[in-house]
Amino acid sequence: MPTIQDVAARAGVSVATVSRFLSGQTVRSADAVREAVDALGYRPDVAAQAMRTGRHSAVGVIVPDIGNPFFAAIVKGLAQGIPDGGLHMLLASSEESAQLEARLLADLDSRVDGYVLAPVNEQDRLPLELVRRGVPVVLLDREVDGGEDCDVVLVDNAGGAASAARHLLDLGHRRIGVISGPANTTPGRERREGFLSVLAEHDVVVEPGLDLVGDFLEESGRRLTEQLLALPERPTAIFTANNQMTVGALRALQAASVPVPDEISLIGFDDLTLGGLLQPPLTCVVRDEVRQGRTVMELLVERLGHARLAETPQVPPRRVVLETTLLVRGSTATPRQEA
Amino acid sequence: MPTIQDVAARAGVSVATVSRFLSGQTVRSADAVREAVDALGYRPDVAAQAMRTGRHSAVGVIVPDIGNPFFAAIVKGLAQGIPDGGLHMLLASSEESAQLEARLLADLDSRVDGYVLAPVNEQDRLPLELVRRGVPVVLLDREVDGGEDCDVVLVDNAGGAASAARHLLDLGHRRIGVISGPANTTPGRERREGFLSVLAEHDVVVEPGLDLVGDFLEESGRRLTEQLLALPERPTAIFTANNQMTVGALRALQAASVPVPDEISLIGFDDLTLGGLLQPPLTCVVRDEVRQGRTVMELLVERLGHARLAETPQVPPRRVVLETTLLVRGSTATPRQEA
DNA sequence: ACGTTTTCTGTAAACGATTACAGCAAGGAG
DNA sequence: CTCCTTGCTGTAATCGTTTACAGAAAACGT
Repeated sequence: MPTIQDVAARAGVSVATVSRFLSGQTVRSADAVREAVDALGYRPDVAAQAMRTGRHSAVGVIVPDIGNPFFAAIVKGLAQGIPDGGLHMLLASSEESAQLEARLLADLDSRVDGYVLAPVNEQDRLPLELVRRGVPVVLLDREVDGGEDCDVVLVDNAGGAASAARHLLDLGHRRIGVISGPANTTPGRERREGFLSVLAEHDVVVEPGLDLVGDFLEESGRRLTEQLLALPERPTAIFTANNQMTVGALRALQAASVPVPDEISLIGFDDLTLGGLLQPPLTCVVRDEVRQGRTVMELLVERLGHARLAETPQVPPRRVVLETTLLVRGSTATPRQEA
Repeated sequence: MPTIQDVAARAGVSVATVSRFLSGQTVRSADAVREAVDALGYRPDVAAQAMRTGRHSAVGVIVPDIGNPFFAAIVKGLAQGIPDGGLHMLLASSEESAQLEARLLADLDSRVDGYVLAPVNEQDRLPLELVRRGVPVVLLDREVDGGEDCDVVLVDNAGGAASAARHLLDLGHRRIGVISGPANTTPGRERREGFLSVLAEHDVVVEPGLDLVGDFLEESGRRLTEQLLALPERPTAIFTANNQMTVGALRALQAASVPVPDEISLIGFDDLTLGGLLQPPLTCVVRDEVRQGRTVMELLVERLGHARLAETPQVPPRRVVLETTLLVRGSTATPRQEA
């Protein structure tokens, strides 16, 4: 690996000149330096640069589960949002563990210029600590308590859930099961509230047995759906608040041989990889995950640019809420007429 | 951020002692140093370490498409394979472009200790250049020409495809469409060959119009399936060589209202995220993607350990082939009796 | 008590870049 | 022709570690 010394020697100038040339300053011997750089195939040593300047041209990305196709799509978007060259992504998976998240953050601390975080829960204080230290952070899909100072890119959880509720009401459903996520996560809370508030507006009561809280994982979707099916009076429709719980619900319904949508309608928040190929195709509230990831990275890159100029505090925190769309396919229908 | 200097000052020793303590050597003033480290919350600066030692405690991961759930599962496995702490993953997506791949490799060059690569094609020379320079590399799911010197973790492509072929033959199919991947990729080539060789053994001929080569993307699966459906004499079964082309095939079959498996049986290599929830559930050749990822990372970590001791050449290259399993679900059946 | 070996310590030199500083050349104004 | 300004340049300090080297302290045998 040639160093800047080698380039300087070959070009017959000092290292300072080479460095300046590379950072875009005008230099008398530009041609000679360019030639030397090309001939030697010189590339600056990132570690040395980082040590001297404190900037690493890398960002840390911590998602709760990289194996989840939803986050895979998000990460794809993040990658797209990275400008031309030189900026890199350090990816880690917190496996929904606050402890692991804390360790990962500590490990990444001296290697990145900023973070993309999907915090484990809203009580998570770590993101705010970072922000207070002046580290650029953009939250992904989840907010944290008191996190007004922090950039965040959400989707319209309440609005999307509300549109799902309206859709079911329009079809004539009045007895609806709700499987939401943890109340201390943004999507868990907002989707439940958005859904229930629309029902309340239309004087539809959701009794406790129909208002269930899961953990966003497939297994809980399955279990809670079974619970709904075991009720003396089953709901005519079910709303599941995320993709994995929707899968669980599908499994439970299939296992119990409940015809969808004839017997029970199902509507989910977020699409499944093959949602349109299912029989029936899944009706759901969708969003553009790749775009969401791209937006997150764009915000972060912008903030990194400012941090470079030491004007972090000046940039006001931004809260981007992306739209959702109700995608009506085949898993919802008018409720069966009971005797 | 406290430096090693601060720790040394507080503990009343020299920086050398602190450094030695941290690297596990016995030190007279261990207690004092430990106290200072804890009290100050000292963490070594990775950039400085990297610059001094040349080791970055990071590996580069380049996959063709991180948005593909298959690679997401692989990456999950990679993350699991990382030992306790300090080693990180720089993730990048080559988008199946050799050019981008080259650029990414160049960018990552001075930041990582080793690579996990899923090369764009088998003619790709970059991985071997790295190996020749003594850089630890483990190939993922795809080999490269002349890459005998390189660790690689594959699945039994030929064997898996062969089991699919036998399954179709057992059911009585004789007119079978094959949609394989690019001949210059390992999975593309091996799966086609494995499949066809079994047919050949049983004297089943696959005429040119039934032996199609796609590009592993959904769209090509769709288009080639349409092509098969347009034949004067349609096949009674179709084999698709990867997950995305299977999705394309499903779409085409559904669009043409071809009942599966009654009219045409479908079998794919690799499962789909919801393969079991489809109607009919998909019959396919499956593997454990997470395990494959984990294995890759374990090989790499091992090689990194040896590189540290400057004995890279001594470690012979390893070629791990993971098993596949034929998962018979509902998308294959005996061919319809023709008049 | 003394020499010898062993173990630990501190000093200082790297690693490869950026940049403050001071110096020098070129160009313009008088 | 001199002086001042402008624009580049090179020297050297610096970032935070690790580690070769040499020297001091401890441990040991006699």
